Amino acid sequence: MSTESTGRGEPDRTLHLLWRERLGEPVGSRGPKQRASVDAVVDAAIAIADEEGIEALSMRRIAERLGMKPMSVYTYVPGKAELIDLMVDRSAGEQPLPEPAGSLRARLEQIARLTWDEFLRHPWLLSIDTSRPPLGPNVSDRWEWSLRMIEGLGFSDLDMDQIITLVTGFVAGPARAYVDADRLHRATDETDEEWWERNAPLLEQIMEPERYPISGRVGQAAGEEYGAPGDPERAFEFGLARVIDGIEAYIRA
Amino acid sequence: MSTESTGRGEPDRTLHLLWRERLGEPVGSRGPKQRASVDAVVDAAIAIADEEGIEALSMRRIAERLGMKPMSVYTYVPGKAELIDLMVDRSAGEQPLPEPAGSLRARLEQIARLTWDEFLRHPWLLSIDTSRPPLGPNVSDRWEWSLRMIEGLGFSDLDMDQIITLVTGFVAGPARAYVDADRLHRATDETDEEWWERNAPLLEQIMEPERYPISGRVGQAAGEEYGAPGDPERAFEFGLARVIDGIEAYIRA
DNA sequence: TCTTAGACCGTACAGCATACGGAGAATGTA
DNA sequence: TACATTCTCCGTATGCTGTACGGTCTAAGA
Repeated sequence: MSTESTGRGEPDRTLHLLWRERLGEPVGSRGPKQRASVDAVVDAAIAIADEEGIEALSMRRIAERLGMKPMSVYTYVPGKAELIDLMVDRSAGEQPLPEPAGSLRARLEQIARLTWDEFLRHPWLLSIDTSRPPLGPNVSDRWEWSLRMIEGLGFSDLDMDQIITLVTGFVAGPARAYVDADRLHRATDETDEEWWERNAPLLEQIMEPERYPISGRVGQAAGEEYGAPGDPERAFEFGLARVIDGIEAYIRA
Repeated sequence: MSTESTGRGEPDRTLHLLWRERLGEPVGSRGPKQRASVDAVVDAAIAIADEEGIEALSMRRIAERLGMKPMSVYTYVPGKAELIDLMVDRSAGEQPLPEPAGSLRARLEQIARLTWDEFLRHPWLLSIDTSRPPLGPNVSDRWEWSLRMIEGLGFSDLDMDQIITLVTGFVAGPARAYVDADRLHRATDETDEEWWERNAPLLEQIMEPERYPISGRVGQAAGEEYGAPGDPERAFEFGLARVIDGIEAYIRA
């Protein structure tokens, strides 16, 4: 039960795998025909992670899905760490990257919403340490696109880097809350409201109200408004607006 | 290799464990004396995670550290999921919670820096799904404290909730980058600069410069400034300033 | 003295990633 | 055509993981 993380394989090997399409396959294979492909393995892995969560992703499950035995998967991929790099890069390439909208605000929103959509599409991305994202073609294209979105608006090169990092990094917070709430009442056939009602009595008994006056008041306000402790979609919109306001203020200064 | 997550144990059992001190121990035990304690188990677990990373944390290693056999750990803790809840709550209780500073800006900075320090102290917190944080005493105290920091400054109850979520959530991004860079050149006896120099040739060969003009330019600027692709501490300061600017703009509107 | 709750733990099971080496297939070469 | 080479597929095995189950022994209460 440790944490998945990217960037743990041999850098050479991983880079060649990531860029395999643009580099051209090494052709001229001598042995028997391959029954699957790197892409098929990555597809199967993503399908499993999407459907059953990252904790259900194992080399055995992938093999099963491809109709092979576990060890055959290693013909296509050096190991699980590298496979996860491939999954991340693949995910980054699924969405079309639109042309920049007019205003800075609209452009930053494009970036944030693209990231938001990606997280909702592949919730397991939130459970992966992508601190050092794989330098694959799709991740790279996406990064270049993000920078181009705010190119020529008066930011220094260093600022551009930090702004994109800030905007995309912010998204993970509310996305995680969203995905988590979703998973919870999918798994338990219970809404947030019901969960809260079920657990509130015990909590009220344990947490003395006089020690938590503001939490109590704020929690009640949130509960009345959303029927839950928080509304991640709203938190996303609120946070995004604040972050962009802050960036606009910066550009004026 | 799945992901650690909080909130997966029986809620009742977990809540009682979390609040064990304020609830008072159930005393009157009949059998032999305990040789360890819940706190000792949590301490050992945190020590292992701090020193060797979350992936090295196993029930067997904890037992070893406490001089007991693996299964004895289960006398103190129902399972690993609950243990992680206890670790998270313990971590949230280590730092003194200072009185609010004068300005809104200074107060939000207090919150952000406290969170930042906590992540640097316990990097494994960044590798845990804390979407649904354990409702333990320390996490609760901390939440109440955060809300109190911005109480009476003109925000609605709902805004207060979202602002704290935004500020604390933002910190995880740069903290993850910081911790990751730290771990990397601790593990490899290699600075970011050296890593970059070693991998640059291969990357330059694979990534056609004409496809990534802005990334190339920005990367080079960052490299010249920091000798590395990014400076997480600076990203923290920059992002924090922008986020607070955004919140200040909001309060004026 | 006897009962009983509880601590400690031996054993076992199912699952994991993956190292190693072997069988057989398809190709290039002589 | 015969052989060497290379590569796919996979059987087996190792050493991890969390934890279920049930047994043994301790110490306190009746």
